[in-house]
Amino acid sequence: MAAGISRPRRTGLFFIRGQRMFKPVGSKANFAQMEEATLAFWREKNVFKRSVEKRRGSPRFSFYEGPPTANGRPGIHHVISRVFKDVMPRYKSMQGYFAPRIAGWDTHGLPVELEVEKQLGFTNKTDIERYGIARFNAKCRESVFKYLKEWDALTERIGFWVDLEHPYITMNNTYIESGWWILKQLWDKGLIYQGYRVTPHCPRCGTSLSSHEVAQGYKDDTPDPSVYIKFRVTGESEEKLGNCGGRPTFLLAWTTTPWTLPGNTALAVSADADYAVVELADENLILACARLEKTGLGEARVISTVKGTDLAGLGYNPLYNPHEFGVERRRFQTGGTQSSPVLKIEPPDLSLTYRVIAGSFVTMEDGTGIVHVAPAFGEADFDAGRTEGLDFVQPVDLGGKMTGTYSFAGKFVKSADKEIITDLKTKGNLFKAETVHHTYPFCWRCGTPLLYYAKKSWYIKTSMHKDRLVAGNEQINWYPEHIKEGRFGDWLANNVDWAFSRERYWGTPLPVWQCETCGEQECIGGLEELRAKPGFTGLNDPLDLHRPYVDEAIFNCSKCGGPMKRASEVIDCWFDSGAMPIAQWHYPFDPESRGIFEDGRFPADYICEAVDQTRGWFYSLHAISTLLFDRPAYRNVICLGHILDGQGEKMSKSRGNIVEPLPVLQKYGADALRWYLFTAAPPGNARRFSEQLVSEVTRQFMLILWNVYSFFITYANIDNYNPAADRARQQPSELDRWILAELNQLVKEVTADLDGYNITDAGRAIERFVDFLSNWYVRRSRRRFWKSESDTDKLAAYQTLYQCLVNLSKLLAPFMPFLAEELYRNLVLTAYPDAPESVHFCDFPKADESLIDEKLSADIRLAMKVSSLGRAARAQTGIKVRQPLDAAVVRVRSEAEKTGLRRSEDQVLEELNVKSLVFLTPGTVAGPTVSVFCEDGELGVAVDTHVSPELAREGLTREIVHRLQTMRKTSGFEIADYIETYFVSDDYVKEVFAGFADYIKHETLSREIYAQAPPEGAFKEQFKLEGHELTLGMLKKP
RNA sequence: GGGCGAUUAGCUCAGCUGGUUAGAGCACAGUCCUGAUAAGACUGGGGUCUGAAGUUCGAAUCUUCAAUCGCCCA
Repeated sequence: MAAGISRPRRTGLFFIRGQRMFKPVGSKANFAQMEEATLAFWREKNVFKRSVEKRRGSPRFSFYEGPPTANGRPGIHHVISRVFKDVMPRYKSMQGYFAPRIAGWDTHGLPVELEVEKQLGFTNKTDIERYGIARFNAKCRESVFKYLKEWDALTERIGFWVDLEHPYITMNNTYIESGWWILKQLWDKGLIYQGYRVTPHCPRCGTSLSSHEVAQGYKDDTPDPSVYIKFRVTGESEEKLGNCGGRPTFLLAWTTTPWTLPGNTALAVSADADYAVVELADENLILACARLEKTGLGEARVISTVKGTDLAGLGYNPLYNPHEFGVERRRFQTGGTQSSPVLKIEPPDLSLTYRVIAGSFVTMEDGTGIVHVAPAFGEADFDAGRTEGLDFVQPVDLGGKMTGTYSFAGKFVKSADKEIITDLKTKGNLFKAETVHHTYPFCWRCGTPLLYYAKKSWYIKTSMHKDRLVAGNEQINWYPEHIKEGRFGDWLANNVDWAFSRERYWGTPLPVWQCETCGEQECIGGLEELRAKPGFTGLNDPLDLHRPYVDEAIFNCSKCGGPMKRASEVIDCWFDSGAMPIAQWHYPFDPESRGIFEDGRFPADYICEAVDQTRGWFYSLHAISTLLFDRPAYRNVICLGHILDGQGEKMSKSRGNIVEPLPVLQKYGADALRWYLFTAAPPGNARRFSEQLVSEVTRQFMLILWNVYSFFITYANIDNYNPAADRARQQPSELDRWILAELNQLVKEVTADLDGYNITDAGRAIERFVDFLSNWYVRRSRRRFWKSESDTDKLAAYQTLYQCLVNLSKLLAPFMPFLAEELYRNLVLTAYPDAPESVHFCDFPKADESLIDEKLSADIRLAMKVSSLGRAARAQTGIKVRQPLDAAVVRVRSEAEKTGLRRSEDQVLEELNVKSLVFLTPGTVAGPTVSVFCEDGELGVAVDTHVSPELAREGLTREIVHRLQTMRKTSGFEIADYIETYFVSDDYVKEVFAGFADYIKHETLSREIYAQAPPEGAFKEQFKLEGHELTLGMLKKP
């Protein structure tokens, strides 16, 4: 490399000839850095708010934000839902809709409480009560916004436009009051009741767990006792059975929870199954025939076989008569409903017997075919208790300790197991005790084994309106579609009442007051209503509707004048979030809120969350809305799959495989991450997060687009192209018409996809277009921009490419809001200062269908295909593409194809560097020097390999130009710099230089070509081309 | 244990109203092109379309069963 030539820095890129139109743009881009500048612009100019306000007065597009809890760090899975949320309102806003979107924060619930408990080192509810509910809740209040700053920062950084300054917050008094109003409505409709129900209960946290909490805590391979218990059949019943041979007869049942045995009040058999009475040494056992083998009684002598129906009604003696051990016995009363069973205390009876019932829940899968029924502990047991009018015995308290006077009283249930087994062995009721490993639920936070426990809880009678819930779902558009009839539909079809109370502290307080004297209950639907109650006291300033302050609110009973005190429970936080369609407006208290049905605020046009919300927010929204207004709360849902780590494993803190969003954003930028999330996988599927694919977005999509853009800017500035001045529409070339056809086809497609909430396909369509634009349109148009004369064809090319880029920026705006803004502002705002200041203020492009030309698209696609085959043919000959050849021989499949190819013949000729296309029709023979055909089905292309001396000289010329261009580039000359060229070589090369001087000058911007050694200071290189030694040199010559 | 979904090249995904020889991108190797390009072109290696059975003239595609993974629920 020659010394002495100063090498300009790459940043001072462009030759400036007169006034340039556009901000110069390099071919390299740091997107992450550019995005920061765009963010600053948005902030400074208040772009989000203005983009919304601009459309005020238009029909509303209503989006609901499912509120996250800010007491945990935001992760990559939050990014995916937030960007999918973002696209639709941006799109609709550009289509002219008024689309305000409001942030929300979920602030209540067990997760918050447990975080604080952990912080304070608490292990149970007593600790909290001792510490004081007021102080505890104050800590909760502090904790819920622990990571608010991170959430806000991430939200802004990823370009999720949502109003973070005026979010709805579920712990606000106004929000709580709306929740109360909802409950009062349901109360008045008779949809709220307090009932017994078997619920998963954490004895440490002292509360029921919601189903989704339980789901998080299942542990496989948990060891538990597996015990076979003998229940003595009463003498009377033995007679009924007959054929007992005078031996005592026992029913054999199986359980993995011995601690529930004191609560046994029935045994269940399967009506249709066969049961065997088998004879052992000094007793008889009854069990299902199908279970003999597995129970180890396969060899035992079967005395007789009976049907399950024959066993039903037999009496047996209790293992533990509750009255002997100081435990109450209740009984299910007839007349109780499924939703509110009635349990009445029974008088002590020391000669109590229980009976065998038939139950459909009895299977032959495990155990003995005889099921131990304890209505206090299992759902099926409880239902059986209700339908059969069984006794109900509860020998365990809410802390999980055995009550009564049993020898194992006071023990935690799991520790009591062993003693119960020993006790039963002593009493002669144990047949066999082993250990099994199975799946068992534990509290997801504290790890305590959960107990299924029948207890009083507050319910919303959702099952009463099951048909309405199902009918409402019919009106909802689900994406992916299968959720509608599948997961969500099934869930609705099997709807059970919503257990919505929690025996906890930090939550919306249940607005039910109960008279201490007469038990009268009243639901309060608002603050004014409460304060207006006779004898009301409590609720000081500043107002806080949380516990313990709300618990101090007391008034007089309307029935007996006694003191009405609030029931102690708080409400499931899923109820809070499900109430947001109205609670965020403080409906109906705030007068402004009352128009939500008329002005489009309700229902939502669009919501988007991950699939775990089918029983969470999707459900709570739907349930509340259906019960209140008999209509769905949302019209369209995108239900996202979960995001997994690179190995397909669930991300979790304990595994340490969490992907932190910020480093990814800093490295690649938000647009790349967004685009990856939109296009890499269908949104409904679980997906593996791949940083590599994010970087691929940069390289394969963004940089290609960027370079088309930078190409345009470079030449537009050189030519001083001004789109605003060049108003006159030029005659577009075939190539122009083609890309415009593709552009309009794209607009049509993207619009249709987005209208159908299909973000992924819309994005993929844009990708295809950018590939066409770069790798065919620009590639084939380069020469049109490069030529020095400014003719109309050049102008048409500028107009076309400009139009493509401007429309692309608008199409991209909802997906890649940053890059779109960057493109738009330089392309449009510099030329049209009066244009909207941001791409996000623009209207979304509308397809001009008259420009769509499917025939043309097909023809170009054929030209691409033929070029591709031709390149393959050339490659096989080993003659480099730079060497021109006489002909490409094309074997077409039809006359129509031939005509189509003729249209874009010039493109193919240039692409293959051949002088002519020869079409092979039946009968014609390819010339003697034609290469083999490269084929795609019937379509085939070959090239004439004969290189005449003429062609060889031309080839050498092309080679020289190429070398000169490369030298210009490596020596750091600007694109439009003029040079003087020097060369030293033999006569043949001299002849070539002379013959093609004009061409070489034109291509390399050489003012003169000197057949002499380059002077001192010139940039020079030596080559050997086709066997000819050649020294080239150049000097800048302005 | 039940429900929903997924399973196609080493990786990420198309294709799935049944129809020639299953595609793309990335990654890998070689060659080529290029004064927009970190890009592109061509060639190549790489697939029992998770498995089995069935329906059919014909199955990646439809049916059944099974396996694995994820989610939801017990």
